[in-house]
Amino acid sequence: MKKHQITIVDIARQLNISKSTVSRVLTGHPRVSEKTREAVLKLASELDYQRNMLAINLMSSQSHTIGIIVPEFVTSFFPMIIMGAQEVASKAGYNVLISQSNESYETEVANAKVMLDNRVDGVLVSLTRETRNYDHLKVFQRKGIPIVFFNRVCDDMQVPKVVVDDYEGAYKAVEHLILTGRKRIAHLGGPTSLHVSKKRLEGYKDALRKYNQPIDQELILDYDLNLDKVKIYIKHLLDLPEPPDALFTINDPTAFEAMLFMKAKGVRIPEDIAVVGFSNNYGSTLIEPRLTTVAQPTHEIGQVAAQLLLDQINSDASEWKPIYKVLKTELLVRGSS
Amino acid sequence: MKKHQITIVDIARQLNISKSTVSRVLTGHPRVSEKTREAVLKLASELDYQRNMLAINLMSSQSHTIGIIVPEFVTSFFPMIIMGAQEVASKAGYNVLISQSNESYETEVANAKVMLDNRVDGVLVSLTRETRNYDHLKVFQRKGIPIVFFNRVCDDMQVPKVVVDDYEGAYKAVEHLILTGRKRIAHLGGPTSLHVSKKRLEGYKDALRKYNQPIDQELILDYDLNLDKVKIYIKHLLDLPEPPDALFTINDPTAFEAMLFMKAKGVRIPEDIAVVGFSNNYGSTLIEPRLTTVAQPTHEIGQVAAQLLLDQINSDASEWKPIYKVLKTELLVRGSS
DNA sequence: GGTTTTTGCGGGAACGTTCCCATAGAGTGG
DNA sequence: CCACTCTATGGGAACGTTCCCGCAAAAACC
Repeated sequence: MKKHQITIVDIARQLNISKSTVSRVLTGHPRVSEKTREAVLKLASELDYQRNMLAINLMSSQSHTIGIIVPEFVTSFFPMIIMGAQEVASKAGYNVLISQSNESYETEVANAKVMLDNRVDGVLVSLTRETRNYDHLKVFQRKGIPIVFFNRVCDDMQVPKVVVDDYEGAYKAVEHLILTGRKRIAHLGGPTSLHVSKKRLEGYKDALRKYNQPIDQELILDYDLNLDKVKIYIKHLLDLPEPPDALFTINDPTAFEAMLFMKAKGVRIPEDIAVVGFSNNYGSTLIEPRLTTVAQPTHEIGQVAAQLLLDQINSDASEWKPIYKVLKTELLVRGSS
Repeated sequence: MKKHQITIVDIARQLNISKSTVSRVLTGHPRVSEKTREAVLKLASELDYQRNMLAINLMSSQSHTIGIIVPEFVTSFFPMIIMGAQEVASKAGYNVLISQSNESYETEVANAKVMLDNRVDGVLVSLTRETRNYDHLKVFQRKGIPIVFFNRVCDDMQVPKVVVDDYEGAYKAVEHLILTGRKRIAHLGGPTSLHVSKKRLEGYKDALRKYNQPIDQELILDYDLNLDKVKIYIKHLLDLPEPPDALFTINDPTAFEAMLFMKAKGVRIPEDIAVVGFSNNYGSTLIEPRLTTVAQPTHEIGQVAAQLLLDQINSDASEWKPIYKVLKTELLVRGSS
């Protein structure tokens, strides 16, 4: 079923030398004569020798792989982060094992197990919207496998985390709406279990306070990020006796749904209602009007998270520090506000 | 740096039995007494034993991993395919090693090497737009590692391929434009090196022929899929003495760029010019007017490709057949036409 | 009750590397 | 020329499993 693959033993036998010597040549060990080095290299390339990472991994007790667990990767947000992480990881000789939890806690648990089975050298995690229990992730800590959270982080664990300044991003977004004359700014937020939801809500509230605008609980909704439900919430908001004149959503896809629904209803954007999203997803410049949004440095998030992980992998567990990296956001003002 | 992980030897020692017996219990071998089975299972769970796939992989000379090489994964197209493939693979106990070639031939070659090093059990490939030489992929064949192409396939290799009926999809798209009264239908196609580009161009031409419309070379352009260049081609088309009244593009992102540019120029869609894309990417319902497009069953492509790969992995090389799977497309008529 | 079959378990090779230790021969110094 | 160092190489354990083989004890058979 599988062809025999060339090994260093094959090379050693053909040259009548020991596999140790072949190994030395192939790993660049200095203590080997020029003559044998050349002979080995020549034969290796002739036979199309390919080192067997399965053996190297077992021998070194390292998989040379880092795992990434993300909630999804069809919207552009996580793929961009993954790209950044992959860049850093590849450069350091690590592979990346990507798995999607599909926003399901159970899948996340299963994915974590796969990562453990495969002895990943470290793992990058962004939680599902429904994860409340972290036992499956604490296992990594217990086993001495570095873990770094990004975007959707776990407050319960003392490990490095990479986030953007959600508070400030939300603050700037709402401030912008206030300064452009909006009086009733609604917020369609994410599940309160998520750290990002809380922070963005705080930023929203503080901006209102700062500018002496009332905080109207009626205008603050949170939902489970199931996009199908957006319509319901928007309809509710529009049907209020005093409907909002601005909407700040937890993320861009939510804003898209809201805009599509409102446009279908004949609500004019931004005249009747201004909309601001979060993350600058792919599509925010496609929709009309173009969506004002708080851009996240996705690529950088991935890079930084991967770097923090590699730093841990290459250092003693005793030196691990729960670094909390907060990256800047940027408000991109476009047509929707 | 790394904590000691529990092995079957640890368990064996503690229970005063041999590692063979522990192994038998853990792999579900029938020939083991109920008493010892329970004891082993109990201790294993107490010690939080996790099987070491690195060892299993080496032992079995299988990585239990399949590789996927895609040109990119920020637009939704490839992620959807990957999801489908991952589903099938996980169900069969395989991991998925994803790598992006970033449309770069050299990166594709490097990725292929990583896959070989890691002894993937099989590989799923969609070529870059610039791949002309296939030596790095023929290596897989030579080494007896199954390979399946999807979407952007390689005509040079006799291996299974999964594509959609690009010809028919294009035909239907253009037919639709003709039947809605368009007289001058332009085609902004992809690089002629790609199989899909050729097929879609054929479909375009045949539809015109079928309805006795002239094939005007002036209206047929091909480009390298670098989206920044779309403006240039569209400008060229609009500046023609007799500009087109319809545009059929190689894919949706191209259509998006074209629409944004034309809308900025004051060209009305679909009144002045109708637009039809290909693939039904994320965003096609966001842009206004909503884009008419030829939908591809992305999820299914991934599933089918992965299944074909698994079939090969689990059969003798002598039985491998270069199955050519052609999936159906569906024309989604929306506002842009 | 002796022979055969079945059951439960242990020993050890194997997977393909790396790495430590040993050793022969060449080179160096006084 | 002898003791020493250095260089190039070989031998073999180790990584954590699985799997084949063998063997003793228990079970089944006539």
